[in-house]
Amino acid sequence: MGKRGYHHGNLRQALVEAALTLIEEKGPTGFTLSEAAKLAGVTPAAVYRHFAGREDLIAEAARQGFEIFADLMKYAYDSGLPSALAAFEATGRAYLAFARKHPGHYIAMFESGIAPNRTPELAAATTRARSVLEQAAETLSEHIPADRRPPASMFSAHIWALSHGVVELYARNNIATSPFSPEDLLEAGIGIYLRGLGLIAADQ
Amino acid sequence: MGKRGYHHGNLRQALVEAALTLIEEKGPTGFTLSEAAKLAGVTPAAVYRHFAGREDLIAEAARQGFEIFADLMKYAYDSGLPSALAAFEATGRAYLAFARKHPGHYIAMFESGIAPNRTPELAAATTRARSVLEQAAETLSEHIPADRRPPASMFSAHIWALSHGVVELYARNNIATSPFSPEDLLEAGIGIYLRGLGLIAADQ
DNA sequence: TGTACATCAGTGAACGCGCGTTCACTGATGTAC
DNA sequence: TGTACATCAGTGAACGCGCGTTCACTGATGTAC
Repeated sequence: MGKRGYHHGNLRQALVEAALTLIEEKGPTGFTLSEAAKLAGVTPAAVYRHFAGREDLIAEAARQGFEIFADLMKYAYDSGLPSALAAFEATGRAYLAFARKHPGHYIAMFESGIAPNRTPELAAATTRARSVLEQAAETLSEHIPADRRPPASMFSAHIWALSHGVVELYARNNIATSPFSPEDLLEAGIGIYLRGLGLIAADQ
Repeated sequence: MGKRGYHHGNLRQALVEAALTLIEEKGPTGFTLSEAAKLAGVTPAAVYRHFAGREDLIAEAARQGFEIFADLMKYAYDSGLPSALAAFEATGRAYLAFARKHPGHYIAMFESGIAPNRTPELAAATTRARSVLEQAAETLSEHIPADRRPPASMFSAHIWALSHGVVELYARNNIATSPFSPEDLLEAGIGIYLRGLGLIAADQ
């Protein structure tokens, strides 16, 4: 950061970061290719040396988001093991923390309207993120009483959906307000859900 | 519909419906005031007789969505009573049905980025929708064993978040794919959650 | 029933703007000899 | 170490476009008398 001659040095990444900043400030709609270029200190035309166009720049921002996301989820989950409750509550907290700390990435990933298969790289990153979550659910499956054990992919979907719903409805300036913080809301929700699965009883 | 002289007759509503159609087709980003006017068979300038601008037109579409939504939720819930499971599963199904049948409304309500208090009318409609859901949760609260009874506003928030998350992640072309239909996913999720609350055991 | 007039919904032309994208170019970098 | 040259990242001017919004206007409607 700093020296700038004719060549930028790392324009590609600078553009991604400019895009993230703009998305955070104005939402996916407010972001424009030209403004991102300006913010990176470069002519709009220069963007085309690194991206096919506006959409592909957003796709790259989303891809990086999914990579960070997958790493965080994996780490959070592992750090709560071997307790099912602790592992999943840590994952839930990490989910909200990710949405808060990386709002630009979160928006690019989930609210920008770009298709998850917009680029092969993005598709690979979303797949990896999903499989981290499913892996976690798989591991826990063993602790669930056999008669009430749903497929792992189903209950990872439940946790993901609940987390995403809490972020969208309660952690933005959005729709629903609640006397509870998003964190409390999600933690309580996951707790009730796990109890419904019979996981907590078996666990502690 | 049909006769059109110099005066349209019901332009305001025609514009709302044009907006919904465009939003369904192209998302909230793709919708433009000019195109909505064209679709309604009218000059862009005519829009300003009925709305303060582009954003207020979307706000009105969202408002109508919340009214329909509140009615549907209330009806679905009532029709499942007195069984807690039946009532909440009916509500979940109705939620997904609403998102499917009224995608334009759903997008305007939850994905358009307009603030819920953009207009007083919209704010009133969102409040009403929220209180319908909370009312439902309140009624059910009585059936929950006292030692594990969370505030009604909390568990209505859980159900709402789970439903919304399922719609966003699984019922659009989105992010996560699952071997299960959104309907099955949501129904199973609600079932597990209610069991965790002790509602199902007390109920059947 | 007829006429004058107020009201107001919609027209159409115009505006300034910033967008995404293209193009021929030029300046900087790095490599072969 | 020096020079020639290929590579390629970024420039800057230009484009066509459609957007949201404004304005003075006109045509239709409805009401008072």
